[in-house]
Amino acid sequence: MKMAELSTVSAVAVATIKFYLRERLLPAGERTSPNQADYTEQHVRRLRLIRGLLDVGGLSVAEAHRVLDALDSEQPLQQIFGVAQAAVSEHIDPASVPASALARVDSVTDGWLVSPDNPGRLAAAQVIASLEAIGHLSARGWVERYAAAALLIAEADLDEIDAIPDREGKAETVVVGTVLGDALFSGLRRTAQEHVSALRYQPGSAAHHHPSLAESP
Amino acid sequence: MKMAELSTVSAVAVATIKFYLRERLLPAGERTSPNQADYTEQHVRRLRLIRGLLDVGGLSVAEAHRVLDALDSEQPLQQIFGVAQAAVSEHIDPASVPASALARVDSVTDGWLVSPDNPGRLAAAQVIASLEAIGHLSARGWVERYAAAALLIAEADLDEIDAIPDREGKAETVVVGTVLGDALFSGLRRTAQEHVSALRYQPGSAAHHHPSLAESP
DNA sequence: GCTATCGGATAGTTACACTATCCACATGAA
DNA sequence: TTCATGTGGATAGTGTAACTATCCGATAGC
Repeated sequence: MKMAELSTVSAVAVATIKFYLRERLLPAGERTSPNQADYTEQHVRRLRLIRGLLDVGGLSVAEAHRVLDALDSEQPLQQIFGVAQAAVSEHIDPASVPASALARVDSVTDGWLVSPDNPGRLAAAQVIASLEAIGHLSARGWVERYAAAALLIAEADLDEIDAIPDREGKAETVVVGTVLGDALFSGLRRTAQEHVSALRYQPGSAAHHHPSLAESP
Repeated sequence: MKMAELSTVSAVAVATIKFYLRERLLPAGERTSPNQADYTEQHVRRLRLIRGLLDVGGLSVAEAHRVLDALDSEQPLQQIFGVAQAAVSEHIDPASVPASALARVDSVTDGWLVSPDNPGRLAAAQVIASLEAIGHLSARGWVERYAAAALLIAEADLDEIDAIPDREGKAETVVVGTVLGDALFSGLRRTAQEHVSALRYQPGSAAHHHPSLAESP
């Protein structure tokens, strides 16, 4: 297929596809003449993956590039995990994170097999530090319950990866799960917040959501 | 205190503070003369909150403005919850979300008291749609386990809010918890992923993390 | 032959979050 | 009392990121 078709089938503007080619997010098509190229179904798939990483996962083009490079390489799964994690985490200067916040994270994840420079550990500590600065660091087990839920999610993620037979599928699941999993959980969390909040503050409400019926707010 | 002191004590540049004043994120100081003003400890607190929302929570200035406006108003808690949720969710055109993805979200959250236009519901459906397009939508209960964990987190969030006595404190907890909670969970999730992954693929590893000891990667 | 489309290169646009400069006036130590 | 330093407010400039538009000479297919 030529670029015009790739553009219509993927709903991405031609100029944008050219931009992705330039940035090496999308591999070049097979040249059929000095100024013609042929694109395949693989390009359509890759384009969808790119849009997922950028639009839904919120990655920058540079981060998506790193993640896709790892995916294309023959690296072991653990390495790909690391790259995907680094991509979704902003780079935090370890020196900028107060030791007290790191200590809090470490106490909450006591017994976990985690290297000290895990990007999530630093990110969590930065949040703790910010909560502390604003005076909203809970002493009632809020953070501990977050850690317990994070453990459940990590088990689900690893089970999902284990269930995939081929290495390439595993690798893509690692990337997609890591990047889009955050967004999925955030959405479900907000949904659950409304539910729990309705249960507690409007008990006995008949506002049950029935998706099969047309409703208005 | 004057602006120079506000700047040093909060580690925010004077020009940036002026920018926040201009954008009405930070209330003006009390004028003591035509071109002098006095700032208080409240301004320091607010500045820390702003930096938390922008840097750690990843809000834009416009979103932070909306959230802070809600916080300053006398709105009921439920409304503030809604504003905070809308701020962390990108605005999704409901028409752009495939019905099949929405149906999947609704089936996973079956029995939950949620209005159809909950921003989290749309956001979750968008992720599902993206997973579907890439061909990575799990049929093995991955999404269901995310929903179960989200419910646990929502319970923790509401317990936390319930534990705060005053209305103003509750409101700030709602905002801070909603915005920074996502970031905290993401960080802990990545930490848990490394832990579970190490448990499964390097069983018996002696690489236990002991935060009290100096370690190198 | 002729016109639409192609790839590739280059330059322009938009949005955002600051950041810098100017100005007339105020403050406070020398 | 002087005067360097600091002030609020207005305005304009900067840097980055992600596109988007235009131009070009070269096919493609009728």
